[in-house]
Amino acid sequence: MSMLMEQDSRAPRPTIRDVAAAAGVSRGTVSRVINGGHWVSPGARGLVEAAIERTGYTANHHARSLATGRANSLAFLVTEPQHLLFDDPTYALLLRGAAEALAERNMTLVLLMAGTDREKETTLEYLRAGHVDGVLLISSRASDVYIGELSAAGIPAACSGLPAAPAAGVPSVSIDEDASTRRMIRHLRARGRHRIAHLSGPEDTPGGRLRLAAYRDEMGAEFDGRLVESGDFGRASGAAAMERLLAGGVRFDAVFAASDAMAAGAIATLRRAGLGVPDDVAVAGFDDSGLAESLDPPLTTIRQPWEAISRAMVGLLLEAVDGAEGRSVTLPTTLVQRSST
Amino acid sequence: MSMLMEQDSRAPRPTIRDVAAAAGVSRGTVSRVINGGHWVSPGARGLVEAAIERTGYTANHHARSLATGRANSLAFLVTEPQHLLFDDPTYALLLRGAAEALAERNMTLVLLMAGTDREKETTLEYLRAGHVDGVLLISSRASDVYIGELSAAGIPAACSGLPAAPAAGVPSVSIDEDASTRRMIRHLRARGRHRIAHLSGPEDTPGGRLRLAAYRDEMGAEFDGRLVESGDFGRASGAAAMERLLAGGVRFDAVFAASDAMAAGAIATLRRAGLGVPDDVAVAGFDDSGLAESLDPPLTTIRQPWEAISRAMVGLLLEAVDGAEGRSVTLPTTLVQRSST
DNA sequence: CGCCGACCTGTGACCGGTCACAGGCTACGG
DNA sequence: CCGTAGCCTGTGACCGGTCACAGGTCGGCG
Repeated sequence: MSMLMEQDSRAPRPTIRDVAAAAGVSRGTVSRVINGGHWVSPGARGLVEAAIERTGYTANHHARSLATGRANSLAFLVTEPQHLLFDDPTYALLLRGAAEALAERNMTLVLLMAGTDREKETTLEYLRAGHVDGVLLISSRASDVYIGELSAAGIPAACSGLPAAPAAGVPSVSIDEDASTRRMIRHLRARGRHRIAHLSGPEDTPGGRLRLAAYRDEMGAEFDGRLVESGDFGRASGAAAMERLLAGGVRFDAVFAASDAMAAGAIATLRRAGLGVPDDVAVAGFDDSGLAESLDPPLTTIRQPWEAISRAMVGLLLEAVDGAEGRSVTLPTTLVQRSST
Repeated sequence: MSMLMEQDSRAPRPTIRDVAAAAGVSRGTVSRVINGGHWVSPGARGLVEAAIERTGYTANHHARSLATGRANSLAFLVTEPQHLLFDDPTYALLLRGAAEALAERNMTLVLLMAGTDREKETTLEYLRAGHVDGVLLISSRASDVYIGELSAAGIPAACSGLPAAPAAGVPSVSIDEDASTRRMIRHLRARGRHRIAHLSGPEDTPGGRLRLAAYRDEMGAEFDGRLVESGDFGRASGAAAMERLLAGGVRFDAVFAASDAMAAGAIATLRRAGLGVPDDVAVAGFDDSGLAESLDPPLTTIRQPWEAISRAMVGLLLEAVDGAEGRSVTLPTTLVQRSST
């Protein structure tokens, strides 16, 4: 950690010219060593490396960015309304994964929040100014408008979840919604449940749309439209949906919620109604968002590979920044069984 | 939003020289207009402003930073272990406040996570490289080590909560722990509770130390050491602390937890033990972290002014960056009564 | 032996701003 | 009438890198 530096903390930082002088070579050679060291003789390389060590040189990001035209940073753009950000530890997980993936590449993450319309304008202004190389679009709901604006401005973007109107050439990372949903339904059946209700997410999100479609299809003859209520992925909406379900009076012995937060709300409502989980009603969620584990009872859910998702987003986005065609990736999930089913 | 730009999205961005040419003045004048417009004639200023509008000019951050030596960004450094970040919506709130405060100043937030030791080294390396103007230290627990390293490296920092060993000259923002705690105890008394237990936070955090001290003092003759159990602010630790309390067999009719998450764990344990909240035991939390509202029953708690805290941190840090002496600020809290007490 | 290509190195220009400095102009006071 | 102070403007140098290009050396091949 504390290796000897020749200058104290107040002295100006050494530049590439200082290193060149110390090593007895030219700036060009130092630059080459720093950037991979190709086409530089072993002797010179050794000299330069020693000089770097000795002077405590670190590159100046701004100078480099100015010269290369690369910002060496990506934006993490959150467009959800505020309350979902609190409900949902998901963002923290994505954020962490992305920050790590970038740190490994010596790039930085710039966090942007654009909930309101005014913020949206400021944000677009900022992005159009070229301060970052690309944008990680986090919310799949509002992202469509950004996708358009960004591609018009020529700024690469990557999104999580397939956008409602899949834009050509925009890289995206999604999970296998269909297989995940079917696996959960089958799991519930294997536990002896056949009257399975569904608390769905918003129609304008992939998680809402695709999970509902897969549920309906997998249920087949058992499907009963009266057992579907929709919400907004938030806890309160899950509680409300469950109330409607109970008020409907149609018998059910299991609930598959499109998010853990909705499942949490549903459990609270069930408990208030005097129904036991899982004895009377089995409850399953989706996300495995940290919330799942701490619920009472701990929630059976589909684990999303958050870390892998954010890493894939970063990877695809950087490919796009380098001019590659935008690919789309689908990642597998796992079913985590706890005691709510 | 979509005002006419003269160049399409692929053309190189206009520079200050383009603007100067378009306005028929020199670069210097354009620069002066951009930076406040002092000492420039109204005529020239109008010309420049029109030219900026017309060309769609936006300044290049990197070039500016290179010339001024200012990064125009702050780091948001999270040093907590991962699981607390999920338990605790607090970080999201602080993050948002800080991001907004910076956006207003046309600065950016760089997010850094340094949970592990390896990450810590990388992070310090990054900070020492001068990539940001200052550091917002988020965790008050582990921040002490960073405070030392940063001040040694001459990098301004601001912390939330008084550090365990208050470093001279480091700006900090804290809430009035003492008054907040006393107000909550008095609230519980006003509800007729006098056997008030306390689930405290870690000794090495201000929230742990100061709330316990204020609790003890305010309880006065009613204080009973057997009614204090400590945790780590996390939900699980609250549940465990409550179990120890119940096992202790000492009667109590209220619990003041040092965090909402711990209160949530405590409520779960109480419920499992067949005790009603608030009928048998009133439960109060601390933070008003979004979790509080959604608990069953909704939690009475102390609301921390997260937005104000993060804004104050940004403000103080920027003062310090400008060379001012580090001030400390204490912010007031409010008691939010819900149905758990 | 001359030429060519592979490898290595140094140099100057440039990225897009800021800033210090040198004037130029005007108005005012002595 | 000139000196000077206050305003306004333009110019050149500089921030710290990268990159294209121009050599230089050396071995191999025709």
